[in-house]
Amino acid sequence: MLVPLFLCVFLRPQLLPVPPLFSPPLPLPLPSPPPLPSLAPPFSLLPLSLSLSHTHPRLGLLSLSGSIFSAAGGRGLLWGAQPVPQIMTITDQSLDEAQAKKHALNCHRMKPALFSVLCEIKEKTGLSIRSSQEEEPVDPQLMRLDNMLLAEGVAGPEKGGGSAAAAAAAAASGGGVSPDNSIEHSDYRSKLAQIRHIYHSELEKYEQACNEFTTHVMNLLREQSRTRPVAPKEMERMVSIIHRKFSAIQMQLKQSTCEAVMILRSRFLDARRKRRNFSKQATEVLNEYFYSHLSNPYPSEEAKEELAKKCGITVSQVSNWFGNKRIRYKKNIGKFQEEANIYAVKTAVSVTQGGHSRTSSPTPPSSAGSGGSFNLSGSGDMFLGMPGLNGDSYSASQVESLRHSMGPGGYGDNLGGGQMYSPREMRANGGWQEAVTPSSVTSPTEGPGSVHSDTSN
DNA sequence: TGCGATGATTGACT
DNA sequence: AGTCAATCATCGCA
Repeated sequence: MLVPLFLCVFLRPQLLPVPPLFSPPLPLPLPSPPPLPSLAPPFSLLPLSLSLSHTHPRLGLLSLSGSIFSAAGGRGLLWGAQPVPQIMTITDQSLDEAQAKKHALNCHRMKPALFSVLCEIKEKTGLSIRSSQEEEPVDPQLMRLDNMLLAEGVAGPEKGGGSAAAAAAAAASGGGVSPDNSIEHSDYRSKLAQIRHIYHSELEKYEQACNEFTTHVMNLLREQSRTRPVAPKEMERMVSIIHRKFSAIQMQLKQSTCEAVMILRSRFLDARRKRRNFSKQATEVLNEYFYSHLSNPYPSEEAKEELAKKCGITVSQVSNWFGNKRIRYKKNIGKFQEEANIYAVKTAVSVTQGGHSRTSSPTPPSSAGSGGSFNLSGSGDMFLGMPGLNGDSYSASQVESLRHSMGPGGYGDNLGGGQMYSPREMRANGGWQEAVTPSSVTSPTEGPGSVHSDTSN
């Protein structure tokens, strides 16, 4: 009969009917609880009572134990079945009384008996505690966040203010030659560095708070182990619970940081936002190639590289340009006819001016897959690789007549005639021709003397 | 400010 | 992997 009474007293120390025997309250070997970072949203997860530790060290002690109850899922791990009641009503006096009662209990002659009983009970319930404790797998979302922060140069070792991100910035901008790129990237870097700084300082605060809180709880448990059996495993479990709580908070920080980086990225690095029209010269070069290879406007890899170099853009930008151009030309041939004429004349003139030394060249620069070098300053392959029926090159007068007789896309079909196409290009060429050469499309030399190299064979 | 032009992206296709 | 077609988002001009 005695034991239940003691148990009751033990579980609810504040109900202890024994009057205080010792006046000075037990000095607690606890450090003054640390101030917590002022991070409202994440810390809203923490038990409210935690904040009390700011103002009253000893109240803080109690409040922390209350926190542990909630951290342990309200199972009353430390004190039994019930958490400490609402602490807001605890006064200095009642606290002192409680401490005194506790001390009295510690010195009670029946304490060893009680302790052994508690040990027995614990022995019996130990299994259920153990079984309820499952190792949680690593949160995949946390892993994703960590990876992203690492990739963005926010987490991990300092790399010159996020050089990885700067590289990403350069890649995202397509390696263009925009003069303000470097300025914008430095702006991006500085903003990223800011985020990085905030992230690390907050993370540090969290970790510090976590460590201090853990120390606090460990001290509390050690203090309690004087009056009840506290197994090392229990302590470990408590620590892991605390760490889980704090890592949940950290995850929120990481999530917010990721969002901030994403916003920054989209603000600074989204290629669509940073779109700049190519220079007039670059567009001219591309158009020149396009219209001089109208029969097969599919530049080889080498040609693309050459074009990219000439235009000061990337190969993928060249590919984009040709992709867009093909589609838009096909969609509205009429609209591009004038443009085609202009470039045809340009090209033709440059051919005649450039002499005929290369007119006999059988390898058009654009003959994709042929490996031939691409020469833009020349006339493209349209004239170079296309002797007249009699084997002569085009004369200036022929060019002039070409200018007048040019149909939509017509000359290109002809001019590209002598090219050798790879199978893929054959397919592409077929598709392209089908689409861009309606019945009305004629070659510039259409008629009696027309050259239809594409199809004549 | 509206609108056409244009460079980039995306998903489907071969 | 390259291309097409649709679409997005920005640019540049009237």
